[in-house]
Amino acid sequence: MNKKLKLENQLCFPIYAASRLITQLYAPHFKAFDLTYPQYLVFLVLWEKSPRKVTEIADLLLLDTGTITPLIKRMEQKGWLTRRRSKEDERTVVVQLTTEGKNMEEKFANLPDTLLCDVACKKSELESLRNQLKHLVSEMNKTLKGDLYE
Amino acid sequence: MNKKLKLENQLCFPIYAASRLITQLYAPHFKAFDLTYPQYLVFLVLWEKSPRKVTEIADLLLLDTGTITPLIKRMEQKGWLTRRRSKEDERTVVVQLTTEGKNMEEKFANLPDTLLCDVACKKSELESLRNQLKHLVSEMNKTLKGDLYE
DNA sequence: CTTATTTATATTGCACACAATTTAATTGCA
DNA sequence: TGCAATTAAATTGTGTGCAATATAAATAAG
Repeated sequence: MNKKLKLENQLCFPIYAASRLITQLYAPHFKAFDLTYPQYLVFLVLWEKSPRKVTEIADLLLLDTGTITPLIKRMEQKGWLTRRRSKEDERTVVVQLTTEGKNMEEKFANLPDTLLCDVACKKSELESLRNQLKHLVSEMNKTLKGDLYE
Repeated sequence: MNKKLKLENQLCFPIYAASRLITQLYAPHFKAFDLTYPQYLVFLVLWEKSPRKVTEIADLLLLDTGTITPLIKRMEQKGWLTRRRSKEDERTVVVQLTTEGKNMEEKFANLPDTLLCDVACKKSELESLRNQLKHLVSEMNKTLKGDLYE
């Protein structure tokens, strides 16, 4: 048995597991609103700036249109945002928060703190973790985008 | 705009993004075998030990039966493993690698190294990252399992 | 000014991922 | 022993996630 192929020694698995567990930790806080974690991410970028083009959202979240298009449509159905074709460029779709969508922000204002209390980790450790992961994400993203031109 | 709700300041997002990017980095190596990343994880735990019960695999990978049951059935269809009810306990299903399944291991022996070369990160940094993430996963898992008894 | 290329989004199909429920087997306990 | 509670898988339904393809609008090239 190859040592490097043991689950224990993989970097990929803790990342994969952490990602899913985070979603599960968020879930109970979202349930009452019928909100999902990826939809919450869309809210995060729209609370920062609205309106935004679909491509902008997809680029920020590193998501495919096959994921983002139906996801945003579901959020539209719930009355959180509107979608309309741009007048200047009929190809682009502009996404804008409704008042209800904007009002959702306050309900999640202290969610990050609430969740952090659940995990027994030092704040400084989590911050360092975040920065290392950001670097890793940026490297992987470069590799993947780079493949397009090879 | 709440600072803590900015995408930039989230820990959850780099983890979520890293997880998906890793899957995308693996994909081209799996394509020729019609293998997926979650199926590869099942292989990892079965290469370590086979046979194993379905619950054992689910526990190691922190996956639900709703995910693992159809996933393992697909791997069975490809001839990589067999599924059979246990004689001692008719409730449990025992999963065992076939010869073909065992032979798959050698094809991925140097995959971890190959992928690490793609990301410009120090090895020691990645190792520290892995350990921090393992701790985080363990904490989150405790929190989630703990919820069951509250 | 036309046609080829590029860009933005949508669609299709398949594989997760998980909550909730169901079914069947085993265990625990009165 | 007899039956309630527990356990192991499977099933159902919804929402991603992404490759591959399609469509339509804008831009570039000749």
